Amino acid sequence: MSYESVDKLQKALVENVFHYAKDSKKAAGRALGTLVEIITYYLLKTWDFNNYISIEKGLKEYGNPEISHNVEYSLHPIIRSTDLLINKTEKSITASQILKELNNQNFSLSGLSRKTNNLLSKEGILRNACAIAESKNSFLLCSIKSQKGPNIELCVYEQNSKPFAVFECKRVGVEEGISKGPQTIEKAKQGAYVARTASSLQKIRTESGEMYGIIYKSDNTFYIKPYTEFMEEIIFSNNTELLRRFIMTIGVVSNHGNWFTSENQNKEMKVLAQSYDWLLFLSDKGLSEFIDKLIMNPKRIHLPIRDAFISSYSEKKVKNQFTKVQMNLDADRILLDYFSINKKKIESWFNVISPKKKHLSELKSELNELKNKNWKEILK
DNA sequence: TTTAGGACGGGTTGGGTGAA
DNA sequence: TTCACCCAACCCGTCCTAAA
Repeated sequence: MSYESVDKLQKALVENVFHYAKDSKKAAGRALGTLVEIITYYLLKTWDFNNYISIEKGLKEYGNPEISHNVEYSLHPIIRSTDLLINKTEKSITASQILKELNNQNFSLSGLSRKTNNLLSKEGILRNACAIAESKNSFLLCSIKSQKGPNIELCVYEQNSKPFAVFECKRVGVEEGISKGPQTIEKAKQGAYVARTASSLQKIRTESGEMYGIIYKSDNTFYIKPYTEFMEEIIFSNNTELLRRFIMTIGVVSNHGNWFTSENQNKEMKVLAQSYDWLLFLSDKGLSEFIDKLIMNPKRIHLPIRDAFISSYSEKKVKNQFTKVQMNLDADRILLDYFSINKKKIESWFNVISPKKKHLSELKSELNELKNKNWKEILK
């Protein structure tokens, strides 16, 4: 079974899952937003960016550090990393346990202040991008690498707090009985503002409407060049002056008919398309397929995903275990398998709105290019 | 009449603090 | 160490009003 639009799908969720909520449509809408975030996150994991991701960290504006904005996902250079083996018990895996074990292994923790997050709760809920400590210029995070019999293999990695890319996921739904959607673009403006204040590569328009990029060097001289070409030049260069404070911004939006048709982009979409470096569009087909195959009508092997979703969105839920941060451990493993087996198909769920004529595979290779820069040298 | 904008309810996570 | 609690920031959907 498939749904011809996300709007229909939302109605189905209202009837089947969110009937208990005071405002069931609203609750279903929020959940759809969460799913867009989860799909984006697990695509990034499947692209091998797991250890580069932080979630909801404050990003300072370029040249204006007194204002910062929490961004959904940011990708950071890794300063150092190590693997750890710990005993699997019934209890939770806490930050302090991991830090103690690191200390035993002479992993220097100087300058780092501890956090109190649990990597794994005793209920079996995993914390994605789990921060266990932080310093002035870095985050120390931990993830589960594998489970080997009685032991769990962890990976601990320190990220430089200056990211090289940021992701934001957004969604706007259609109001009942109205064909054009919400009468506000505040959300788009908020996203656009953050996208345009994060990076050293700033956007300016010419009189004739072309988009140019300007970037200042540390001696306050600058370059101005046509935007998209300039961005590519920066990404594929080894010029410290260009890369130092450059942050690629990526927006991910999902369709609700009102936002977008191929000929007629809505104002919100136009604002976002010219503000993010990349604007991706998660299609109705993609979102529907994810919900149909993994939540509404899952095969037996995918059942833990449905279970985690349903238990997170019911009247008597104890704790959410289906968000970008909190994820049921079994659901996490099955999602990773599903994404890795169906990688090609899932990538086809995303359309590239901007830059025009570019393909998702180029985003992936640009992110890889940035990931593999010699950041130690660039950021010193 | 249509569209833009303001306000707000009900959610989420992050992060800090202090008591148990 | 753990937990409850609070605030900040952000998100989604809805309703109302003012401007075009």
